[in-house]
Amino acid sequence: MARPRSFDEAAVLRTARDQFWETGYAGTKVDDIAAATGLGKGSLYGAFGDKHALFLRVFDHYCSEAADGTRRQLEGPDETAYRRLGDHVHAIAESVVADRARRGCLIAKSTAECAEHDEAVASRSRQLFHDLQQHLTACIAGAQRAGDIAPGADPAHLGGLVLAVLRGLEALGKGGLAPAEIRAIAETALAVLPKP
Amino acid sequence: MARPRSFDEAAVLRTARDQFWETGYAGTKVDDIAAATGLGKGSLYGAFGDKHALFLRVFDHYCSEAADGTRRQLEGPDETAYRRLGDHVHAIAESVVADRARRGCLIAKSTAECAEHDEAVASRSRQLFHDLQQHLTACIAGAQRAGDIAPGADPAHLGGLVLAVLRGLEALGKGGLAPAEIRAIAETALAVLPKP
DNA sequence: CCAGTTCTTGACTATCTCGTCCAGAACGTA
DNA sequence: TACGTTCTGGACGAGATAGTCAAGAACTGG
Repeated sequence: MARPRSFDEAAVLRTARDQFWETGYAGTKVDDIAAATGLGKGSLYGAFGDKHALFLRVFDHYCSEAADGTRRQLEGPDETAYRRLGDHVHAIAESVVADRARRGCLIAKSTAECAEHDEAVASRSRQLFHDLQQHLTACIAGAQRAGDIAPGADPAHLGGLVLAVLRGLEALGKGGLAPAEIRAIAETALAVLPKP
Repeated sequence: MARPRSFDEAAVLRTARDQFWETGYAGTKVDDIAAATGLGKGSLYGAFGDKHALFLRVFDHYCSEAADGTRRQLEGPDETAYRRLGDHVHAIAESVVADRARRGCLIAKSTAECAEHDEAVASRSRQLFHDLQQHLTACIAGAQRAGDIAPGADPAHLGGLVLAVLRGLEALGKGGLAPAEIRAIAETALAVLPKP
């Protein structure tokens, strides 16, 4: 038998995620991650490969969590679909407002920095946005069946619109828009969805 | 008298802008900018100060241009305000679609990377977003006076919503959403604005 | 308790990167 | 033309940075 690992892989990935989140991909040094996790660089390289592989591992996991969380918030019976949609939009707005350190969203930061040159990042974020739109669309379709949103509108288009608004809130929050404005935009977005 | 400059300051700033745009702040090396502009580092440092000062100069100018361009597209008589708003939204959508290299927007990239730690970047982007919302709000108010948008709605809220959608389109374009979806979202956003 | 395997630590290398500095060049003026 | 001033080009130094490596540690099956 071999010597067992002395660290918790998930915890190390969380710490690495926080580092990349705070300083971006190019701005993060492997030594910083080593110091933050307490691991030697040998262990880090042995367990995760190089900096890029580690980043991809972190990014992929974060995307999966984001998609799962959204799915859980949005899925359910048609009767409460409209309420779930509203809750979700409000939750995003509140998380943007609550982020006083303006850390923003790792996905937004990573795609902005890396998607152009890193196909792995680009395709993962493409997949994520597709999943998010699917979940929103399904929820909106449920709200339409329940009679809370006009049945004539294309739910996929409305889902795309809501997704754009949510990503926009994130961007504006990073840019420092006041909490009241963030909340007002979320309210307005919900208010303009066509009613039956 | 002293030796005159042998370079065009505006051209150098454009080249530096393209470098920061392509590789981000942390990812851009001063030597890259020197090579791209053909200047020696001595000239670069002498004319613009250090890397950070140069970046701020570039970023500030880009923000000013963005605000001016938006203002020019949106200002005008009430009678054509609604059309100008639609044209502007379509123009942004088309620019996102046309950006096949997925270079995205320098503002989005810079705020995502730097706003958290760099107060100068944060306050400049805050100012820009404020200006953009003002221009959108003024245009929407004009469309309301002309009877093209429901007069009851708060134009500032609608302006904020449109701004969020536009920023969201930019983010989703970076993430690789298909052109048809980008265009559909822009159409949907215009369609849900309340009519009289 | 020994052997074989994998893990850990941190020193080490090779390269990069920011910013400085200086010798010479290009001006206008006296 | 000689001079003072500013600009140019690139060599240089100090420190950072990604990734490697070797010596020893921890573990278990036999």
